[in-house]
Parts: sequence; C-alpha cells; structure tokens
Amino acid sequence: MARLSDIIEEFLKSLINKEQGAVEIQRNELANMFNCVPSQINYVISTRFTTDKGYYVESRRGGGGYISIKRINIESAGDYLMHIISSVGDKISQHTCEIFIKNFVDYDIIEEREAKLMKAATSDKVMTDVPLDKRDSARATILKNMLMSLTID
Amino acid sequence: MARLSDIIEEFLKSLINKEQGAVEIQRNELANMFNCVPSQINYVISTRFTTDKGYYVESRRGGGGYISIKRINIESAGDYLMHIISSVGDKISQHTCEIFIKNFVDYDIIEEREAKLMKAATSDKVMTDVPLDKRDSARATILKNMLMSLTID
DNA sequence: CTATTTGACTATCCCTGACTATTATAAATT
DNA sequence: AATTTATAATAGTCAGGGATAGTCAAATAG
Repeated sequence: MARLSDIIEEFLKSLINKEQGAVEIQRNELANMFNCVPSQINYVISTRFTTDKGYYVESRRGGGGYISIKRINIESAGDYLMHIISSVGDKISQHTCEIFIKNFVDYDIIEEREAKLMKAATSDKVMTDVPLDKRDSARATILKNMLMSLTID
Repeated sequence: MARLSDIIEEFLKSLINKEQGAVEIQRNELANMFNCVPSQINYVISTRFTTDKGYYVESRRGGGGYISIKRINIESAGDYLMHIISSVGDKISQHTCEIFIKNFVDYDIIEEREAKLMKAATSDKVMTDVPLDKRDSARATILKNMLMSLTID
C-alpha cells in the first residue's frame, strides 16, 4: 500500500507537469483533498521537494496564503551548474565555497556582482548566529539555494 | 490569492511611476475604488510605503484632505544602499526582507537575477541550521553583508 | 530503527470597524 | 471686522477576528 505522502507527492508532481513546471497550492485545501492534517503537506514538501531534488518552494501565510512549488528549468540550468548543485554536498567550508564561486565567474555562469553577493552570503562573517558545528552545513544550504534560484524562470 | 493590499500597492506604484515619482490621493476615494474600508489604505501605506523602503508620505485631514506619497530621490545607488544598511535593524523577517529586495529592483539598484540570489540567501528555507529565535537576526546579517558587498568596487 | 502521521501550539498577514484627531468652512457672537 | 463656535469632511489609530502556513515532538506504521 502506497503511503499517503507518496500519493501526495505523485499528485503534486503530475500537477507540476501539467502546469509547465510551477504550481501554487493552498495547504489546507490540499490537506482536505487527501483527508490529512495540514502539516502533512509540510512533511511531503520538506522531504520530497527539496532544493537538492530540483525544486524551489516559496510560501506565504495569512489570508490568501499559498505554497508555490517550482521545478528548476533543466534547459537553462546548464550541466555545470547542475553538476555543482548536486556535488556541493551537505557541508562546505568558506574557502572551498569561494573557490567554487570564483569558478562560476570563470565559467561565465555568474557575473562579478553576483559573485560578490554569493560570497557575502556565505561568508563566515554572517554565521555568528549559527552554531559553530553547523556553519559549513548552513553555508552549503545557502550556496545551493542561491544556485538553484538562478535556474528558475 | 489576489490580496487586495497587494493590488492597491501595485496600483499606487504604477501611479507613482506614471506621475514621475509623486502622487496625491484621497483616502476615502481610493477605498471606494477598491471597495474596502478606508483604514485599509493606511494599512497598505504603513506596510509598503515606509521611509525605509524609499517613500515619503504626507497627509492632511479635514476638508480637502489628502495623502501624498513621494518616492525618495536617490542621488546614487551607493547612498541608498548605505541608507538601507543602516536602517535594517538587527532582525528582519523573511517577508520584510523580500519587500526590501523587491524595492531594490524597483529602484534599479539590483538586477532580477541578483534579487533571486538575495531572496534565496535570506529565505527561511536556508535557516534550518539556525536556531529558531536567531533566524531573523541571521537573515539581517546576511542581507546587510550582501548589500555591503555591492558598495565595494 | 526509520519514515510517516497527527495534532497542539505558534507565527503571520489581511481586513474591518469603532473610536479619535484634525482641518476647513459656515454660522454665530462680540 | 474680528473672533469664537459649530458642523462637516477628512485622515489616523488600534485592537480584534479570520484565514492561512510553520514548527515540533509524540504516536504509529513498516
């Protein structure tokens, strides 16, 4: 018996296909459709529509709130970028990260200014609120999310 | 999904563009136009046309009252960035952050792609390694550091 | 053990309306 | 004519309600 989360995952994926790569849903509505608690939708999204798997998720609360899921555009992504995203791993040091970013510029994946932004966002300087043992992990998350954002639209 | 406040915001912004940076409206008239209570106009203005976001608002009550909204005149992008950097507090929510970033695009301070990077780097999605009570603080740090990086040649 | 499911609690956003504050103008008073 | 008072026409404030989504940890399933 397929678990409910798998069913919801399939439903969303086929919806994304039908809608050319992007859907906007309402959490409660979807939960209602599948007779589950709303937070299960969060579970499905956080386990199956992650950055690593090629999805970009945004949401908003309050009246008219929504959750939007976008699939990255493989065409515009470029093999190198996709390769990087999948090869960055769960952790990355500041130094390694800077080397990556420099390479992106060399390969004309990003502009100089974009490189500045990326370095600024992944610098140890901004990690003061992150526990020491999680900084390389946080850095990898930020780096990958930034790269992923460039592959959309 | 179409939040009325967003629609009113867009309406005002396009009006401001058309009128070269300044508009004068009447609260009741505008409220009437959008079938909402007058105080919603205050809500829109106080959440979207603040000083920090580059707008200057004046008003007058009584007969012939009005609300005037002016876009701040920016001499240089650098000045504006410095202004923003110093006005972003120690904490910032994801949504407020997105509004800031949207404004940078409106003001031609940054490109669309740069906006994507900044949003990606300050999204709640990347804060999983940051303790909950420190996420807004971490976000503010990242945002300011990115902005700072743009002011340097 | 790991993955899933659940639900109680929290956070955020928008919209509303009752009440308040201010201003201009007309009317009344001096 | 000047001043004061009353009235109408605005705009501002704030707390509350409804509509969403997020988080986390306990319970359950596989």
